[in-house]
Amino acid sequence: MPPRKGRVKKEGPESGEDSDEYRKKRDRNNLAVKRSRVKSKQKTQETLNRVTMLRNENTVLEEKVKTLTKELGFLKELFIAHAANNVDSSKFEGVDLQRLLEEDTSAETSGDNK
Amino acid sequence: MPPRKGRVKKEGPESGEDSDEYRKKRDRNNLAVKRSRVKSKQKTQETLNRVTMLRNENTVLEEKVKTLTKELGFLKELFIAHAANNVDSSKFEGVDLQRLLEEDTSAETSGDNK
DNA sequence: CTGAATTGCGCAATGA
DNA sequence: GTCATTGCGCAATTCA
Repeated sequence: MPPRKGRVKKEGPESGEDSDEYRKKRDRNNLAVKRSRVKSKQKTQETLNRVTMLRNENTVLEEKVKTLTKELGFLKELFIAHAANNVDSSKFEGVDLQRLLEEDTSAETSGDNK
Repeated sequence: MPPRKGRVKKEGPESGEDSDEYRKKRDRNNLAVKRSRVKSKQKTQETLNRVTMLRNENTVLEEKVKTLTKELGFLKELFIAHAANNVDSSKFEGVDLQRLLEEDTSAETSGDNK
């Protein structure tokens, strides 16, 4: 029953002191509430800051990847060019390279390491 | 110093209405408040999700950088090794490389573009 | 000027 | 028993 009238008040001396400790209790709680709310807002703000930070880091990393990929591509081209001139020669580490060279100019998709 | 000691009662013939339109106005406002709070919470939740997403993207990117850097280092070593065997030969693009090769095995620190 | 949206605040129920 | 958290309504203020 979502939309209904708020009905939660009233009544007299139920489980409470008349107004001696009651007031004190209320005041204490009000303070607690205030504290709690301040804390809550701080947390929210921090989260927002976190988002900003992360977005920045992210941008930096993306640029890094871009640069590295570019360089890698460049070197690979050189390798290939060289290989074309010395197809027969095995002066290099060998054929395995050919594999690697064609593999990934844009970085692996999988994240397997080791 | 805005609030002294939360004290904002008040009374009197201010904005007229006794309790006819008053109640209606209150109810409307209460609904508005509810709406507003729901929206607020959604926004908060979204922000939290955003943090999670960004952290993931970030991790992926970091791994990518790591992998690429590693590969790049590998290729560069090969280059150097090869160069050692053919110091005199200029079959490659040339000396400019030497520069690049020593430059960055960990990606540029600066983020200047164009 | 009008009505909705937001915000600070206190109350009471409930959670630790 | 105490403090913390949360839903809720009131009233003031800000937005549209």
